[in-house]
Amino acid sequence: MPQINLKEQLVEGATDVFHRQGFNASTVDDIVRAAGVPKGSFYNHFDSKESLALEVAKRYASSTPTDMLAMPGLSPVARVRAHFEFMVERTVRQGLERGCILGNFGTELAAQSAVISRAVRDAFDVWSSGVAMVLEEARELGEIAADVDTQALADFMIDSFEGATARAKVSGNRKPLDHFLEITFTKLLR
Amino acid sequence: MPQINLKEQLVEGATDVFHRQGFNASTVDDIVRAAGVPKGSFYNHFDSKESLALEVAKRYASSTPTDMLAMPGLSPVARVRAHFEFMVERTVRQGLERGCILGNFGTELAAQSAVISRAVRDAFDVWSSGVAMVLEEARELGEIAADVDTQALADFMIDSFEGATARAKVSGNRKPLDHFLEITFTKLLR
Amino acid sequence: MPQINLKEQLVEGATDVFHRQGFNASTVDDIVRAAGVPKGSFYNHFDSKESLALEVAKRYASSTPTDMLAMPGLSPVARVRAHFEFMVERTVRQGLERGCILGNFGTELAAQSAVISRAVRDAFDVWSSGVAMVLEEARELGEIAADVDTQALADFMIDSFEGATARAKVSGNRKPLDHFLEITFTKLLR
Amino acid sequence: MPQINLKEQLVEGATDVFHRQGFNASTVDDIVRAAGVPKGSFYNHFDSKESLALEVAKRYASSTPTDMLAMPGLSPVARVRAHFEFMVERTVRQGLERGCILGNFGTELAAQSAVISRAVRDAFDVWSSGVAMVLEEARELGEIAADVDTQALADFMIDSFEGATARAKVSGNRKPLDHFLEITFTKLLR
DNA sequence: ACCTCCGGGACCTCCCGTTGGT
DNA sequence: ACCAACGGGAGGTCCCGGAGGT
Repeated sequence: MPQINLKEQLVEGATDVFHRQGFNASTVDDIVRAAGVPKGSFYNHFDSKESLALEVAKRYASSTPTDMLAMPGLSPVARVRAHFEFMVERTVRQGLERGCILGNFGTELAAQSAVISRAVRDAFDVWSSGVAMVLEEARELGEIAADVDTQALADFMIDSFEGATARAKVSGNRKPLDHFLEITFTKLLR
Repeated sequence: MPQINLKEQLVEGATDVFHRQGFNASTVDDIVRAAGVPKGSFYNHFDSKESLALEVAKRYASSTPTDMLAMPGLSPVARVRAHFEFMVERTVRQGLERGCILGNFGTELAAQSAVISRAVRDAFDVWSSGVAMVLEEARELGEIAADVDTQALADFMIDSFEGATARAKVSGNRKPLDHFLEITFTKLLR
Repeated sequence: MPQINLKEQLVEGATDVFHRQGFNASTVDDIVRAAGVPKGSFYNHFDSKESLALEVAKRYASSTPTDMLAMPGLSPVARVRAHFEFMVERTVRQGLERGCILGNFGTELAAQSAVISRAVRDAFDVWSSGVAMVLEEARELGEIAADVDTQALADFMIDSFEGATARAKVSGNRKPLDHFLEITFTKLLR
Repeated sequence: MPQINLKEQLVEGATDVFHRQGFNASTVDDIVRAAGVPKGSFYNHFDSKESLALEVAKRYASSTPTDMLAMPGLSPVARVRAHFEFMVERTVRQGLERGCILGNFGTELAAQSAVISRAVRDAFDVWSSGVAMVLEEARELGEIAADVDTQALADFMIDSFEGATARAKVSGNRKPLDHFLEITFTKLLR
């Protein structure tokens, strides 16, 4: 009698393995081993390693917690700050050496998989829009300067966060992430 | 008598192939084909694909042009700006979809190759020190606030630049890089 | 549906190939061709050429027929003689130029494979113990002198047999084996 | 200005490497490194790895010290005994794990190199003739029984010695060689 | 004679995806 | 849906020997 849900296990195992090793360095065997499912079951649920990675990317994207951005009782900038502080903590908690799956996939697979690149791009765009919307609020409330391009600023913040995550990954320490927070919220957003 | 320098051709071919496809997705065959050298010659010059990648990383790192940082007649901040403007142009010129070899290797190989990770980390540290030194000048001249941690700021700028490069890579357009420049030099450094 | 048992075919093919050519001179291609299995299937059954060789060595060892040593109705010395006579005939029948897999592996792989060396050593020790036990019986029955070290004698007989096998292999004739029998059972054991 | 004798160094280096690793497991690179000569020089002196191995085998054969067999003042059997005692000591001194080059080559290369097999066979035959001659003396002097086939006995002794050497090699201890001496000279030759 | 650089070819290993029975 | 066994094809590595200048 089979497990509750083979597909679910596969996605979870793959998330872990891809997160740690990247796409090309992870074999289907690594994944099924991590998921605890037999090799042969893999292709009942996914057409290919790539389509599993796509699923992983999509879930990871939708698991990005944006609720802080809507937290009541906080000013817009405070909400953005809370959001990124949470993101930093999550990144640290998951293990610096893992980085961000989306960033990792984007960098590794840009030339290799159009569908994954597209998913990554879309995920960043959605995330960015969410942040931009709050920054727009901040602009309207006068919390930040009236002339800022809020979409550009949101993109910049996300890119900086991803850059800091990648740097933390190679460096093995969280300083880049702390600097990101410090500089963004004390120098950039006043 | 053989080519002028098979080893040199190998490094150049590999730089191109790794830059475009990443480490794991590049086969030794891809590399020797790009380099125009016979497969059998590969291991007369490098112990492994990894050691060739290490050489590529080191050369790429030392090819980062830092002369703008010392350009006479410009204020420190103007020199930093000229430097990053050049880096952006170079990145665009080389092809957005390639990104930065150092950033790419760092992200892809952090868990896979200690030697390459180390080289990448060192390269970023050296680069960052160079930028920090100029920012320190700026601080002493009062061009930027007296209380800034110039090393942290240099790191942040580099991480943001790398993040923007990665985003430009997946997105296929240079906007992230332009935003990086705009925001960094009009909002962050006054 | 596949063959009855690919793994079994592999072991049999490998036994034959290793027996004839030795370990290093046998390629995985030689083996799969002899076994009639596709190359790609090899590593579904064995981790490496070495682990296949280990399996071959173990099976060869346990295929050494020791039933003569317990044959009822014969004196202990007669049983030992029957045993070695059988071993000689088997060696001749299998083809002098093949020698003994255990001896071959021991000589070729002593410096190269600890696991195989160990298996070979153990196989000889087990074999020797079996022979020694019967010699001990002979000693107790007064069939051989009371002061002989039966374990040492058993070892000597096996080493001489292996030496004769190796000599027969290079020489291409069975004389060494016949002399082994003649001298051992008419001069040594009276 | 070159070394005294590149060829000589090659033979010496090769002897050492082949003795330790066998023929197939030794690469030409291993050999030139051990010999301290550049790779390209190899083929100025030998047509192939095989022809170098042949030279090694021939020298090793002629280096077998047979002077004990003619030592004045000792009875024939005592001379044979002195000879084998010396051989045992030499084998131990050179390192049990190396075995005897002749025996090693014979076992490993019987199916692979006719010329080396031939050299090995001849070497054993010459050696055996030498021993047989002394045993013949012993027979004529009544030191051993009149009815022994001295050639067969000499062969047997050599095969036993080689078998013991091979066993000592896998087992890592000299016991087989000591038993060979003990049993041969106290039980077999009275 | 010497030696640096080279290269055709193959070796062991492994990977992704399939097959076919349950 | 599940899964054990399978296999076509390639991947990285390395080896023996040669080419051609000194």
